[in-house]
This record gives sequence, structure tokens and C-alpha cells, in this order.
Amino acid sequence: MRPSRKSSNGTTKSLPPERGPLAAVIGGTELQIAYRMGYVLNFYREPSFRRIEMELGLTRPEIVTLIFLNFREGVTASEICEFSGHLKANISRGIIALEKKKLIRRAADKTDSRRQQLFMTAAGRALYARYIPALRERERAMLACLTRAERNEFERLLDKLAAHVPQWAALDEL
Amino acid sequence: MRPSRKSSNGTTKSLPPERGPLAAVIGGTELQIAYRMGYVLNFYREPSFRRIEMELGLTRPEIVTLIFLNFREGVTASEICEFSGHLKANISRGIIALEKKKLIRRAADKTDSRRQQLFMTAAGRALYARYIPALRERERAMLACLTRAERNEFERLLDKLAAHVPQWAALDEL
DNA sequence: ACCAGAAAGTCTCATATGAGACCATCTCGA
DNA sequence: TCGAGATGGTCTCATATGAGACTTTCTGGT
Repeated sequence: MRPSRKSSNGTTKSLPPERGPLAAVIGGTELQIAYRMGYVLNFYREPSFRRIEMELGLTRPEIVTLIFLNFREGVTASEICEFSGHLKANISRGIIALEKKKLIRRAADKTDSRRQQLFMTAAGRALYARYIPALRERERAMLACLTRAERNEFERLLDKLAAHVPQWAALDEL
Repeated sequence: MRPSRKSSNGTTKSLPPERGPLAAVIGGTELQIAYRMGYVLNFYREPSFRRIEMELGLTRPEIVTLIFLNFREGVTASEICEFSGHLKANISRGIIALEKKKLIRRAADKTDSRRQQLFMTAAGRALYARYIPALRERERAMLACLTRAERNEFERLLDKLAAHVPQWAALDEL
């Protein structure tokens, strides 16, 4: 499933008495922090992305490609891969599809003809503008329970974690 | 791609001068916090999970099912859905596959014959024991850059976020 | 200047996944 | 007690994805 609007907690009489509420399951796993990050993020991301997929007919790689392009025009497929966590085959497919739909435009990089820089078209920008507000709003809702100070601290810690990713991501092979 | 061991930063002379390092891209997106959570989590989770998928021949739903069962035996498919963020069709398939492999065992719930409680077999526990250490280790590596106090604070904030998920997850339909 | 190896991007193939229909069982109100 | 609707779980079908081969272009060492 995904964010189900129905939780099976509460009155379910068939459960053993020691079965607890949400809190007992959230983080019940060994991987306390990782699990919680996934839990929260799933509820944030999945519904929004699925919605975009269905309503606008975009795949996930296409969605994130537009997000990256909005941030910085001229990026290449590999850069999007690098920071989005999608496989290059999928980003490649997404880019091809986006170009076919006239949402982006490709230009060969003059100094390296293997690369192609990507640019949004007006249509691409317009489509982006249609789905980004919901994502923004949902992020806001997700963070609404934090105080201003907590939010800042959370962001600071995430920054720190993100900055250190390269130090352990290389443990890939281990 | 996924955590690529190669980053295209640094000496790439072909890039415009204002193109920055990692930090300039991470969080460059509008969705500052959500993006960073996804970024960090991807690098944590994807490589490990892919590894498990390939080496042990498990699908993601199967992996998380074992994780949940290790936490609490007797849970049902819906409960795993509820907290894992996987669709019930996939968890169902995973459970069927796990049973076929003798890694779990199913028992009809006596008070509600629609439900089936799930239990690990010895083989299931053994398999779980083979992959969980890497996940634990990787979580540790991910958090290694935080001080003890920061780590605690991060966990506290995540708890708070997780606890409040139900309050905004219902915004699904909006 | 050349060659071995890396990198960018595309393609193919098998598989995992999402959406939603479907069946059986349960719950709750009339 | 009955029937409508909810819920647990399975299934089917189309599609998105992961793995990895492949082509072309670039790089760095000799």
C-alpha cells in the first residue's frame, strides 16, 4: 500500500493485548533512524509523485529531471543521476520522453560531444509549475509539527548528513 | 544510477565556472528538506537493498517483511503494508514467495479468517541474520558524522515527524 | 601521437511494481 | 437476522525499473 487513510490500530480486538499503537511499530525496527526517515519520506513523497505520474503522465525520472532543470538549466543526464538516485538508463529514457513531449530541449556540449546540456522549454516550465506547489505544500505539512528552531536544527543536521554522504557512500562494495 | 563512486565535480573543465561542488546542488531544489532526506536516504538504502536483492534473491517486499517479522512475529500483511510503504499486492506476493522458500510460515487468525499471522522460520531468521548487519553498519556510517548529541536530537526530531505523519498523510486526496 | 581505459548516453531484456478488479470474510446498523 | 459496505488477501495486466551490454567520445600515460 502506501499512505493508507485507514489505520488498523485501535479497536481491532483480534490483536494480542500487548500490540501497541503506531508508536510501537514506528521505529520498532533495528534500524531506528533509517527506518524513520524512510517512513516519513514515503508518506511525503509517494502520494505526491503517484499523483503527478497519473495526472500528468510523467514518470519519476521525468519529474525529477524537470525539478533539477528548474534549479539549474544546462545540467546533463549524468549530473541528474548523480543527485537524484536514479539509474542512468532511466534518466536517459526520461530525457528522451521529455524531449519528445517538447518539455525540454537538448544541446550538445561543445567542449565534449558526449554530453548534452538540457534546457526547459516554456511548456516544461508550465508543467513544472503545475505540480510543484503540491509538493511544496506537502513538505510544509510534513514539517508543520516542528517549531521554527527545530526545523532549522533538522535542516542543519540534514545538511551535515548530506555533506558527508561521499565519505561512506563509497562503502558500496563492502 | 545510484550512489556512483565517481562524482563529476572538481576538475571537469568543461563546466561553466559558476558550477559548484556537491553542496551547491544538494538542496538546490526548492524542496530543501524533503530533497535532502531523499538524497541521504537513497545513498543509505539503495545500495544495500540492491545488494540483498541480488545476492540473496529477495525482492524489496520480501526484505522488509522479514525485517518486520523479526521485530514482531505474528503481524499480518496489512500491518506490514501500513508501516512499510509498500502496496498490498506486492507484500502479498512477497509473502507468498517467502512461504514458498520456507522462510516464513502463515497461520490463519482464528478470530478472523481473512487474516493470516506471519511467523519466521529458522531459515528465515538465518537469512535475516545474513543481511541485517550490513544495513546496521551502513546506518552507523551514515550517522557517523554527527556528534552524540546531534544524533539524539536528530532521532528526536524524526520521532516527532513520524508521530505526526497521520495528521497530514490524509491530505492525500488534496 | 597513440592506445587503454573511463565516461556519457542509449538500448535490450527480464523482472518488480502500481493500479485496480476480484473473492471471501467480517462488521454494523436496521 | 439480514444486507450493505468495509477489510484482508490474491490476481491480472500494463508499465517502469534494474542490470548490464554497447557505441561513441574523451582522457591520461607512455
